[in-house]
Amino acid sequence: MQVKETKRNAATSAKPLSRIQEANRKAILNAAIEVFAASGFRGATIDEIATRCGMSKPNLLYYFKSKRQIYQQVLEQTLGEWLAPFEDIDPDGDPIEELRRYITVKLKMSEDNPNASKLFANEVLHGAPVIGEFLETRLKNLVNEKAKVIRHWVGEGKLAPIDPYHLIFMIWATTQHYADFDVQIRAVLGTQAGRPGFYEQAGQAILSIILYGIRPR
Amino acid sequence: MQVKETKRNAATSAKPLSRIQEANRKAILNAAIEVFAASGFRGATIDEIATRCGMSKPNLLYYFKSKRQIYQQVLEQTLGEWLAPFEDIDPDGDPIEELRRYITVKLKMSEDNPNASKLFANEVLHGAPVIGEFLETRLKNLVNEKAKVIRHWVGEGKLAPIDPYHLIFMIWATTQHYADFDVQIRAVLGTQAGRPGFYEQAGQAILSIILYGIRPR
DNA sequence: GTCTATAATTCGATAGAC
DNA sequence: GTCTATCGAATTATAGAC
Repeated sequence: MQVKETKRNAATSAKPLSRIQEANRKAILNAAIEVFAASGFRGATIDEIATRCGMSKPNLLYYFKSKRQIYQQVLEQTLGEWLAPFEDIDPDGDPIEELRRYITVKLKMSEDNPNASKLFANEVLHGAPVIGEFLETRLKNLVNEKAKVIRHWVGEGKLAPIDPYHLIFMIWATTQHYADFDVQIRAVLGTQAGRPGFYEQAGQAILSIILYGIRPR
Repeated sequence: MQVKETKRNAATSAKPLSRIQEANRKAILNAAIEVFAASGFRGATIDEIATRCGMSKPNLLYYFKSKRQIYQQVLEQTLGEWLAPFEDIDPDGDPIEELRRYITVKLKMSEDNPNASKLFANEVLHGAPVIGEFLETRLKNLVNEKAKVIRHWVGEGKLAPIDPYHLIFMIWATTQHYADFDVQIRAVLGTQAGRPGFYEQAGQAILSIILYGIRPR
């Protein structure tokens, strides 16, 4: 059981939030990711985000002081979970199994949370104005680290001599394509694309080509 | 040598355009593809398109009656050339060589004309409001046709038993990724990504994985 | 055909009552 | 905390002079 919000302490930098405040913030961010994913930063309107969580525009702006602040918050929130499975690639694991698992998880993320993928695609497509610095620092370091792992695997003869960076890009491109271009895939395949098992089928096809393509030969 | 524009004939439905008109229209469309690719439909402004081809806003609207009309024109213009190499896949050619050529051409298109790729990515990402019908008709038919070709190749034992549709999506995703996400690639790879020969390197990596991955086994 | 000026609209953000 | 009302900036599109 929890008491009412404790009095604000001017000395603390992080102000505590009531449960209502927390709930409202979360509702806003959930609505925002949908709208930003569908329309991009410029195309999204505060009004639509507000309406989607049953709030008025000024009330929403009571919680976030600007449209850009909501956008940054949503991006930051998603960035961590988006990279987690990439970080999880284990240098000591079996190369083919590690990559199989990564591809599978990444494709599942496209299926379960296409909006997160679309959000990033939009941001990067428009020049990454907000996460540009993140890409040049943390992502760059992380990719270099994992590229080194793959190169090591190649050196051990456990993988064919492929370029680690282009392999990583291929995995990202292929898996995220199913989220970012879902409209096109649905248009081409019709109802088939929405059926249960579709993503399993896609996963098998992708794994079959890539894993066989990087097998030592 | 050419005389001045001939008098308009009210009976002809297609009105002839003077050379100046033609040149101006082309200049507008060239500027428009850059701006739409960089900012999307909503983010692009007529003012920026106009400025980029040394024109005033009202003057540009003398040639195209609305922002949407420019956008549709640019999309239509690019759609044909975009699909041409896909149509060129020859059912009677050698499967591996046909796909090698297609992947190579597609990657070169991403290198030479990234804006066309970004334009489509934006349009599809936002639900394909303009080219949606095209995707469901002409593109769908074309993909079905080529899928049949690939399936036939598989049946002949010239390719491993892979799903044709997912192979096509993988090729599209991977090659277009280098245009659509060029900012991310540049951020991760630094100056290396801009160097001459980078796309050749990418092409070799992609071809190495995919072509080996679909080889009969 | 090209310009200046401006109408009309949309949208982010704020003021201030409750 | 939430609302109504509204300001101000940006932007599409048009009117009308030249």
